[in-house]
Amino acid sequence: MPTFEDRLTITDQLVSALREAILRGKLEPGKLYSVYKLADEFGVSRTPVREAMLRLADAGMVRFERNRGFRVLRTSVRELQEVFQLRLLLEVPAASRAAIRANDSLIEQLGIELDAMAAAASAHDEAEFMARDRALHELILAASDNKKLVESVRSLRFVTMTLGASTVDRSRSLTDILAEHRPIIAAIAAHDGAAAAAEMRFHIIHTGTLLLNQLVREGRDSGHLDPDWVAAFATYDNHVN
Amino acid sequence: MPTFEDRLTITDQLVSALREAILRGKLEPGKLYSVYKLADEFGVSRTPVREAMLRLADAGMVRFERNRGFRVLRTSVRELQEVFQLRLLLEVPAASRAAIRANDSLIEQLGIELDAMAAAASAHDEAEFMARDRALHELILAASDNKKLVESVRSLRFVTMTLGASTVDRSRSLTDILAEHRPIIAAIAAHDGAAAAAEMRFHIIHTGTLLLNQLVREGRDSGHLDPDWVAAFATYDNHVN
DNA sequence: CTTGGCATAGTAGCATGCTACTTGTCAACA
DNA sequence: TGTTGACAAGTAGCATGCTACTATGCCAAG
Repeated sequence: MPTFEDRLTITDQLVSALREAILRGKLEPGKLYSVYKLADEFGVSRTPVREAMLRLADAGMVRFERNRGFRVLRTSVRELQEVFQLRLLLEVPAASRAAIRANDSLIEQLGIELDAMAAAASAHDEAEFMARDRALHELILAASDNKKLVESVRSLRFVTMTLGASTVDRSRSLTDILAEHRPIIAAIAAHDGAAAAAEMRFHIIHTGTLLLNQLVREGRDSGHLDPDWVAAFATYDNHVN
Repeated sequence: MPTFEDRLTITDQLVSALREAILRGKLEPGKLYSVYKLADEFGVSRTPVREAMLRLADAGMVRFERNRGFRVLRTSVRELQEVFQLRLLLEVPAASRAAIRANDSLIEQLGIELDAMAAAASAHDEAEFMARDRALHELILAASDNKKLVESVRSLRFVTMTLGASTVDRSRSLTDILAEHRPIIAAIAAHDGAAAAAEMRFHIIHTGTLLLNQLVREGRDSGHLDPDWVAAFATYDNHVN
């Protein structure tokens, strides 16, 4: 019997906990924190806290400053723009491929996730809704049978999640977002690759536009925003629609 | 005067050194190593070695095994296939965009890199050649003005580099590879996005096919190879050509 | 010759010690 | 008042100590 090779280390648990803390705003962007204090707070030694923060630093969520502490990084307009450009490049083809490869099992699972999203929307459970949203997108990505693709988008999403759930409420209702997902699922179920790509494209562009506009309104360095960010790779992937 | 915030930590230096050691085959895939011994070898303490290896573990190059050591991971056929699929999704549109955005400065730099590649090919300096190859691809990617795009492909490339320079020699000559790059650069210089995309697509597919076939010939788990890997997202991006 | 148990060596993971460095305070001084 | 400079507090980075665990080799029992 193979002993539990997969039992989580303290470091692993802290990665999740600290990332969650950042996403929930418990650790404020721009502020200096120290490994010492966090270790105290979590009741563990400094080592696992430091190792966890190093991984988050690798992911770009945080930056160590020698002999001063570490700073939670604020998501810039520029960065968000880059994330959505990459998501377009990855998720649109993935939607197309999901439509082509879709079997009954996938279609059923997509339906279940969609129902769960609807339920969460009705209950105004924003956290649950966003979790289901993520799950739905990952299901579509996973259909491509490319683990690195799934992992890439997952890490990209952490960046936008830093902006917080607050964003959603103000720009559009959960029901609106839900409605935007339906045609994607429908196209996949109909094995219509082109339609699935087009709908996914519309969805990501719409979401990105709303988030970017909000960040600019909030006065974040709008100087770096390319108003035409979405057209960046358009001459390439416009051919799809 | 701002004090050197950017002076490299021992950990940073070790990340480069250890990655290089893996790429050069100094650390053999599948074999168990220990932080203790490596720390001794490098004349530093265990901590920076461990932190560096954790970063490489994050990148998927090694895996820690509790109380046993860490293992350098062998690149699987499956993994390589995933890498080339992602590179197609990212680098083909990037080539197109580079062609559209290309200014005289970029075109000149591309020419310089191409000349450097030619010189390295003539001198049969394989290491230099591959370094220039990387630089050329990154130049094209950087033209998109998306740092995360550059970083994504860079990390994907580390995976294929594990296979070693040995691969190149057997499958095709440096001159052949060089020849494949010329039309890409030409298309970019001509501001022909569609052609640049098509040439980049051909180049990546060709390289990927050769590498995958070689791995299969070497007897690595060919069971997981989808002979049609390149067609995976074809229904999507075929529209480009 | 095979099997089983036990000692031994070696390891990751975690805790803690140490050092050079940065920053803020506050008193001495111009 | 404004400036300087010694001093104290706090930190990341690195070194080292400690523990529970795994693999392995050896030897005795069968």
